[in-house]
Amino acid sequence: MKSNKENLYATIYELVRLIPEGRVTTYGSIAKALGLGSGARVVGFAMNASHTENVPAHRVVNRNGQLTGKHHFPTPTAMETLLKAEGVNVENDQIVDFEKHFWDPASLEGEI
DNA sequence: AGCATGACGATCG
DNA sequence: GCGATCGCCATGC
Repeated sequence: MKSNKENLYATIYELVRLIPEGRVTTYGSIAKALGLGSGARVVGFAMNASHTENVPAHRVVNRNGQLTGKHHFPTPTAMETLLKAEGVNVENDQIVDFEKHFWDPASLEGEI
């Protein structure tokens, strides 16, 4: 393992940046992958601060596949637009076939 | 330094 | 099955 709790936000940013195009993940999965367990809120808060970094926060949704953070984007439609542009279909603020597009960050937990 | 909140999640009731 | 509450870590006041 490398830097975990020293730069928690930085780790979150890196992890989110590693999300492949057309894939999405959840706050809780990221939190768990980083060892936060149920600290999903921290991930969400990190996303709020991630606007200063080139972090594809639109690929991160809640565990229901719902675009809960779309309101925090420059425009409420930016999130679904970006997702659709990457091949992820979004309907009613929710990702269609979410589990199909789901990407488990734990797959890279040893690569970070 | 302590209280309140937040783009969530899980469990208890 | 749905509603309410606690937990998690960090930031803001």
